[in-house]
Amino acid sequence: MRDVAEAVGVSPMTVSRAFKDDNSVNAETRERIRREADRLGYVYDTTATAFRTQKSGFIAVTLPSINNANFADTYRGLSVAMEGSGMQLLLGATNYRVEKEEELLRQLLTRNPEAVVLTGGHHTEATRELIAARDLPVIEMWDLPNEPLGHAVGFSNADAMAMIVEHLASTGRRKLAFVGASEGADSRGAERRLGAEAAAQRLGLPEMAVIDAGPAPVSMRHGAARIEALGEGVRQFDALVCVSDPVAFGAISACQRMGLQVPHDIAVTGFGQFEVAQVCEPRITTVDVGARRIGEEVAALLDSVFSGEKVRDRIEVPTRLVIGGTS
Amino acid sequence: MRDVAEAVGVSPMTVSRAFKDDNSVNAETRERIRREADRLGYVYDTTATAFRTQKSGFIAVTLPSINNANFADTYRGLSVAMEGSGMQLLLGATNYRVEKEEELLRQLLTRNPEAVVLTGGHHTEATRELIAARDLPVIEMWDLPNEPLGHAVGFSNADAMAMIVEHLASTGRRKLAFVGASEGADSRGAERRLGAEAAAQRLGLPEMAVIDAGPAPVSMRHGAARIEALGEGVRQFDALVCVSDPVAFGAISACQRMGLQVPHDIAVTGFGQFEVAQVCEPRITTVDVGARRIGEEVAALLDSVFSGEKVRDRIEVPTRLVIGGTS
DNA sequence: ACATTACATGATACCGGTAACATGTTATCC
DNA sequence: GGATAACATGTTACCGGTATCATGTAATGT
Repeated sequence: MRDVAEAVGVSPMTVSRAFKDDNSVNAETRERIRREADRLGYVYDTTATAFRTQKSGFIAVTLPSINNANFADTYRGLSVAMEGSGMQLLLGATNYRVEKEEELLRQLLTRNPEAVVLTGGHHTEATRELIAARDLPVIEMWDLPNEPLGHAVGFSNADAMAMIVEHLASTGRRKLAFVGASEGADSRGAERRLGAEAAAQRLGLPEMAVIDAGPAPVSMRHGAARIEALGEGVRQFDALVCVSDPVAFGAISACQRMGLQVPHDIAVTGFGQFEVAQVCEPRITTVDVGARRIGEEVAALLDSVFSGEKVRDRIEVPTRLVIGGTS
Repeated sequence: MRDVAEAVGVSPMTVSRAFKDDNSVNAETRERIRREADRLGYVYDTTATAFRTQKSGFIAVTLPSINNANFADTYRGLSVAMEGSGMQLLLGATNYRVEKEEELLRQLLTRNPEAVVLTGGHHTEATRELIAARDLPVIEMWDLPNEPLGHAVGFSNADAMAMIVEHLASTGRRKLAFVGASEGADSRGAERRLGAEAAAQRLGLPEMAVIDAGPAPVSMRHGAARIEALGEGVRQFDALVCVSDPVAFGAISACQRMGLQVPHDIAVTGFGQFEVAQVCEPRITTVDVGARRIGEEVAALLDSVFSGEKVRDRIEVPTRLVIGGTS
C-alpha cells in the first residue's frame, strides 16, 4: 500500500480510504490510486485490516453436515443473502456431535468471528461458556430452544412431525413405526420422534414402534438397509414415519424391491422437502421446513443485529405439510 | 497474552512459545501458563499470528455448488483429511460460472490463503493472472487439464462418459440422447457430452441427440421436467445418457410416470455415483468417480506441497463403470 | 577444569493496514 | 466580508502476536 501511495504521490492513508470506498476521497484521486494499484499488482490485505480494526469480517457457521441437502440449502440461503455485506462465512461440520461442535467452535473463535451461527439448540456446557465469555451475536437455527443463547431462527421439530402423524391418522393409519437414527446423536431427529410419539398418543393410536436405522447421520442407504433387514416384518405396520426424506426414499425403494405397494400396503412419510421427495414416483408426503429460507432469515437477522436494531429473540419459520403419493 | 505473561511472571514471548507448543518451553512453566490463560479466559488470536507471520492458515476452495452431493463429498474428504493440519478451509461457490469464480477468488485472495483449490480447468484470463502473480500452490480438481495452473487431481470426464456409451452400445442400444445442461456453463458437463459423442461416433452409432435440460446446475427436477415435456417423443430413443445421477433419476421418474419401463423400453444412465443411484429401484448405471477420494487426494497433495516434497503435476483418480438395473 | 552444547527465556522490532485527530483549502451563509 | 461548514488529505500511534538475535544457566565432553 505504501508503494501505491508513493507511486501516486499521496499518503498511505488516502490509499486506504480509496479502497474502503470512503467517499471522502476525491474521485479523480481514487481513480488514479485504483489504476496504480492494478498496475503494481497490489492486493488489499484483509488480514491486516482484520487485525487493526479487531473486526475479522467472519461469521462462524456450524452445520451437522454439509452432505445433507437441507443444511446445504440453508447454507446457500445464508451465503447468498450475505453476499455484498462484506462478510465471509467460516464453515465447520460437527458431524452431529456436540463435542465436535465445541472443538470446532474453539478453533473458529480464534479467528475472531463477528457472529456465530449454530445449528440446533443443544450444546456442551463449555460451548455455552465459550460464547457467554464473549460479547458475540449468536444465532441458533433449525430449532426453537426455550432459552436461546442469543437469537434463534427455526421451528418446532416436534410440532412439524406431529402434522405428519395427524395426517396419517386422518387417513386411517394406526400401526405406525418411526424410522430414524439411534437416540442421542441427532437431537432434531430425536425431537421429531418425540413429537410423533406425543401426537400418536394424543390421537389415541397404539404406541409407535421405533426402527433404529443406526447412528446419525442416517440417509437413503440406511433407510433402505434397515427396511430390507426387517423383511416381511415390515407388514405389521401400516405406516413408516421416517425422520427425513432420504430415509423415507430408502425405505420406499426397499419396499418396492420387496414387492410392497406404497401407499396401498404401507404408507411412508419423510421430512424436510428434499428434492428427491418432489421428483420420485410416487412423490413423498413430507414437511417443507423452508431450509433455504432459514438461511435467509438468519442473514436478515444478522443484518439487523449488526446495524444495532432491536430484534426478537425467536423467529419462527413456517412449516407446511406436503401431501404426496406415499400416504 | 501480556496479561497472562504478567500473571505468570514471564515474558509474552514465553507465553507465545507455550501456545505454539514450542517444546523449548519448560513443561512446568507451560502448564502454569495454560492454567493462568484458562483462568483469565484468554483466547489465542489467530488473526494476529496470521498478520505477523504472513501465513493465514487458510486454504481457499471454490466449488461450483455446495448443493451437489458429489462436490459436498469432495469437500468433506478434503475437510476431514485436513483436520489436524491446522489449516482452515475457506469455501466459496461459483455457481458454475468462471466470472463468479474470478470475483470469489479476488475476495478470497485478500485473506492471504496459503493455497488455492479450484474445481475444473476452465478459468478467466484474470483468474489465471491473479494466481500467477502470487507464488501460491494451486490445485485444480475434478478435471485433468493439459496444462494445469499448478497441480491437478481428477480424471477425464470425456473418457469416463465414453465408458457409459461403450456399455450401452455393447448391450445393443443405438439411438442415444444426451441429457444435460445448456452448453457453456458447466464445463465438466460439456466434456462429458463431447466424450459421449466421440465414443458414439467411434462405435459407429448414429449421431447422438442432445436434450437441453436448461442452464446449469441441472438436477433431478430438470431431468424430470425435460423428459415429461418431451412426452411420447422420448420413445424415439433407446437410451438416455444423462450428465449426472440426479438428472438420470429425474428422467427415470418421469419415464415411470409416463408408463415407460426402464430399462425395457429405454435405458437411462447417470454419472457420479450419487447415493440416490445406489438406492433407487432399479439402481442406476453410472460412473463412480470417487468424489470423496478426490478431496482426500487433494489433501494429501497439499500436505506434500507444504512439506516441500516434489509431486507430480497431474494425479489421476480412477473411475469405475457401475452397471445398475437401468441399462 | 575449561570449552562446548543444549536448554530456557528475554528484548526489540515489525507485519500492513486504520482510528483518531490535525491541517489546509474551498464553498456557503447571513 | 468574516464566520462556519464541507471537503480532501496528512500524521501518529497502535492492533497482538512472533522472527530474530541475545543472554544466562545447566549439562556434557575430553
